Amino acid sequence: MHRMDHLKLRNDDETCHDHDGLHHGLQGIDLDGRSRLALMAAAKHVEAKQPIFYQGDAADTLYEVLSGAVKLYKLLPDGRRLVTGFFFAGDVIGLSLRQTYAYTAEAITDAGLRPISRSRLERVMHDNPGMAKRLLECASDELEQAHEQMVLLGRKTPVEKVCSFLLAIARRQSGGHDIEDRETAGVRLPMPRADIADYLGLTVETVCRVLSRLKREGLITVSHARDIGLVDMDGLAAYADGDEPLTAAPVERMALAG
Amino acid sequence: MHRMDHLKLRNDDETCHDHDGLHHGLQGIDLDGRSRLALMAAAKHVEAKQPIFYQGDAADTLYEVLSGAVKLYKLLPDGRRLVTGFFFAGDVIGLSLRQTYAYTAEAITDAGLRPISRSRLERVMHDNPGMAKRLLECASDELEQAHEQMVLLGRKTPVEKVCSFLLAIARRQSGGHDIEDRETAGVRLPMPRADIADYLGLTVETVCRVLSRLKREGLITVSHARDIGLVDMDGLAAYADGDEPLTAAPVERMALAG
DNA sequence: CACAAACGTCACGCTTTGTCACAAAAAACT
DNA sequence: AGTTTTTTGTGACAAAGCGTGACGTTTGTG
Repeated sequence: MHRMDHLKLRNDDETCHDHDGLHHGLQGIDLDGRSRLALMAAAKHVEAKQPIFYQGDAADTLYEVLSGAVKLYKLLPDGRRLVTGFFFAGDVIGLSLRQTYAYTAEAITDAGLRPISRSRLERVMHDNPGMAKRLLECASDELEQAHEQMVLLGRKTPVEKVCSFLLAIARRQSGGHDIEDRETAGVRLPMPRADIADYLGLTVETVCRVLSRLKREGLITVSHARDIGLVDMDGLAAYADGDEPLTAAPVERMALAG
Repeated sequence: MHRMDHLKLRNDDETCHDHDGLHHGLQGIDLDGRSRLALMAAAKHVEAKQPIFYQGDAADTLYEVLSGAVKLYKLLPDGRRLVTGFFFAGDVIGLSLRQTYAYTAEAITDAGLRPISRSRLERVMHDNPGMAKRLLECASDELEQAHEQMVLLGRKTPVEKVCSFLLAIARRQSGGHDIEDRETAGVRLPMPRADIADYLGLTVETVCRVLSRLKREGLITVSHARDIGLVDMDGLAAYADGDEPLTAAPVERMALAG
């Protein structure tokens, strides 16, 4: 389903053994015409900030994202929110064998979606072992994403979180391959700071502060708040996984601070 | 920095909705004798604290946990650790379509494991649509589990985390059904505090402090550190999801404490 | 039985991050 | 254009939770 959103780990070539490399959507599976037809449905359009489905709704449909950006989130009774992922063209959302969705899906920008009936999908799955396997691959990928995000949420510092996020988005937007240019890579963030904060387990203020700091330190440039230039990819990468090139000089920091 | 991924499956709590009830292990799937045989293998025994496989190892085998307790964890370069899950009898670990494990698996107590060759599993999967679907269900369950844990890690307070954890373990140990007795339910924690801390994104001290507090407030009893009595399930549940019945009365606490 | 080695708990500063408050900038609307 | 609303950015402040270190307890072992 998706290798969507979030922290996308590098896609080592070797990992693509039996998959066919990047699997976007559910296309490209060897289905007979009948099965293929059964899955087709008219594309649906959702406007920015509009819900696609709510947590608790009957989970009878999957959606393949054709264009735009979508976010998934869960709410706590008192309103606290955690965004579980961001999804873009080629991703599939709503894959679940449960009866109801465990989260709410909402369009960030205007988005095109292709609905896929779950009951039909299950029928197709029964006839095509390949389909079931593909879905399993997708779920597997998503699970790894989730685990990586758990590490981020549970053990990373705000700076590490933000850097990881920027790199993951950059990777996602560059199509999954490693970023070629060592030069500045531009990243477009379709979502507001609040969503980023809820995705990283931080407050909006902290996200802003970290971004300001990264800008100040020359790792990124920020033109329009949602257009970020990744100037020093290596520096960001170093930050993202815990090596702290800058925090590594606490003495200077204290000297300056004090 | 690349983890690969995987899926482990686990059947926790109320996960079993539209599925065929609790799915323990991979037994109970309608397989022909040949397929079933292909999956059989001699049970393996692993001693407490011994690794089952390491992050990065070739992921060629799944393991069904027959007895004991197992933990999975991921490490950051600097040693920070996040435990992604605890697994008990009936759970399956190492399910992944990737080539290498994305985390390390380690026995907490002595554990019995049934290895399942992945290549064989894939072959069986190809012949039995049911098997693929079952695995997909497992992955799906696990994914939901992961999402829930993401909420916990990203948005819950230490108290909420610990209470959620205690309740989840209790649910798991009581077989997945809701706990009947409104009376004290005993929970056995096979893992040390450090594992709990790394599972909840806290430090050992914080876990201890919270447990002490819960004990002081009469919500739990602690006899042998790893044997916890859940005295007030409702209170714990209230805590677990954000309502803070006690923090709401900080005055009394102080009075009692002082 | 005594010792060692984990493991668990507690107390004390202190850094970090969330909270609150407000300004600036964009975007949306008339 | 002008006005309102949303989003974003900063600063001051304080509390939550962490790190450290000491101590008590259990477990395992000779």
